[in-house]
Amino acid sequence: MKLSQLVGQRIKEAPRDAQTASHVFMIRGGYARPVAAGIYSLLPLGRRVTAKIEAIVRQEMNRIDGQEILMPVVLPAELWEESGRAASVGPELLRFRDRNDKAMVLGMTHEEAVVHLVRTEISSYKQLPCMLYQIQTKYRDEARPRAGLIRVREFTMKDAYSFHADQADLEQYYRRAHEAYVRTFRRVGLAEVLSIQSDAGMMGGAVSHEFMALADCGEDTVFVSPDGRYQANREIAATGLKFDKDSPLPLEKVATPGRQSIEEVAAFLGVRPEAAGKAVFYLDHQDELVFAMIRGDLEVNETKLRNHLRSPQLRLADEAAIRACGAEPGYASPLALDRERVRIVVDRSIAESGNLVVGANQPDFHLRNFYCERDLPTAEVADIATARVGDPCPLTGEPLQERRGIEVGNIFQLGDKYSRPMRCTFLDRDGREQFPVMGCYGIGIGRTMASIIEQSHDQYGPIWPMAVAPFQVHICALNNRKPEVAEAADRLYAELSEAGLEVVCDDRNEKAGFMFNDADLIGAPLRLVVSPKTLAENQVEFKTRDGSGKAMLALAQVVPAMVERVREAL
RNA sequence: CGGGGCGUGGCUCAGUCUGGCAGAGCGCUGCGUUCGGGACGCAGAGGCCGGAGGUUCAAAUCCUCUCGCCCCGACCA
Repeated sequence: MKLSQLVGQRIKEAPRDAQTASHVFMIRGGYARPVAAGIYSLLPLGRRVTAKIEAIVRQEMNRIDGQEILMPVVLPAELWEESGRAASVGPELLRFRDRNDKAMVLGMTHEEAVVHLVRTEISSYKQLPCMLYQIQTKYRDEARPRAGLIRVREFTMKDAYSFHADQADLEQYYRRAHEAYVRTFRRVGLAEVLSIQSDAGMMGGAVSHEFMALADCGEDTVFVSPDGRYQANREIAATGLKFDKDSPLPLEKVATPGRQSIEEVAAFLGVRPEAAGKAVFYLDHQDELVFAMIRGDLEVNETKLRNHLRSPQLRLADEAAIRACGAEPGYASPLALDRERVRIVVDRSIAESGNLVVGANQPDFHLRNFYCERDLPTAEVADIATARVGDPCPLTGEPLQERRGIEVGNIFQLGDKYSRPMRCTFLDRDGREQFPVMGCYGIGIGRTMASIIEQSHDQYGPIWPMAVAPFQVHICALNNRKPEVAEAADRLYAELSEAGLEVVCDDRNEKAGFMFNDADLIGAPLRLVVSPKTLAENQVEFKTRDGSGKAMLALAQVVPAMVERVREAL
């Protein structure tokens, strides 16, 4: 490619709204241009990078026996009615009607579409397992797109779906998929990707992992132990907190006039917040009242609680709902509740602590020495606590650290969450009708590109890994007006291209600094400078983008040297 | 969806308070000088000041309503 002909201006000043490194450089370098909030066009540079990422993803999917397909972006809403997600997914699913007034949606993920496909194509256990994948546009009507290509409304995603005769087969395949993901992210040059256990969210299913590219601008918070053995999303991170349990003391009612909050009550009674129990009331998706209790210094983790209750939605209960079960807002006690009307879940911190201060179910009074085992033996016990930085790691006991990450991929064991309601079946060896067990596996292509920049850049621009660089070699022809320079650069360009390398040649008549800055923004790993000075010695200057190497090369050595460099790096 | 901010040439912004010729830098075109980390001179092109109403002799500027975009939060395979 001659740089003079490349569409996509490099620009000196980034738009004001570009905050993160990847956003700034994708705009400044001419990789992508905004069309609307969270909707971008990719320019040739950006497309070259994503095409390389896609090629790697494709190879790795094929390697685990994936078969590439392509499903439509526009889908009939009735498929989503069948699966039940039309009701459970919110406004991020873009719904509209076609000219015949038929309800349609824009696919934000393709479980329904693939099950619809498979239920007519797969009918026997002999056809299982199978995995289908596509690299396709998705649309999610995000409430708040941000950070350039990291959080967008329209995006390209590799999504894969596997079908198995039983759970054991899924689990075995899931491990292969996990390995393929690790290889994929390593190959595209993401140095720091964690695979962490995560909450399955709207996808449903039991086991899932998120692949997090560590980056300070990431929107997800990850807890890791110092040795890296424990890694979990904040939504589900556990802690190894130990609790004290003295021998039980008799319950005692004490006056706490006007004190409602944990801090006020603890201060008034001269104890630490850890010695108190905190009560929180929720209403689940069916408006059933839930009483959650946790040690005073901890916070309820609603994701954990939601999963424990198997309720897709939770919201804080209002005062009327709280009174309905006989509790006194602000002074609620786990004792004397109407157990017919409220479900009680206590955190481990309550069950395993003793002699706590709790509400007395009466204004201006609390109880001392609440002892869960004695006073509330029938309570459900669960881990519903939000992990905090510095809490002991559940595996190692060392203090947990907090990192920020970009979710570049995820994998889920779905089970029959889609195959069952959509009546996708096969006949097993005994001629019995069965629902295939499914897994699904996603990788955000644009997000991966952005994450690579976040992890690999300097103040001047991206430092692309060879595997995904838009060009491998960048030639700067300094003082290009001199015929000997233009000729030498042209010849190098032709020879390197002929040797199979991807080369961009800056053939413009620009100042050196101007050309170098553009080269930094394009970020090709290898750079050659041709100038009257170097040609006088029959040489060109060679330099790597990452600063690791610099040398003068004789003209005759350039092609073999570059071929060798590229081969080594791939 | 709540809170905050911003819409003036392709990009960054000034001008808005206090109404009176639409401006600067970068980028773009031409000519000349320069030529190893974003050079300089001269001459140009490019704008319904987000949109619609209103007030006024006169509106980028004041008023009303809208639309778009960004940031924080809520939400989020």
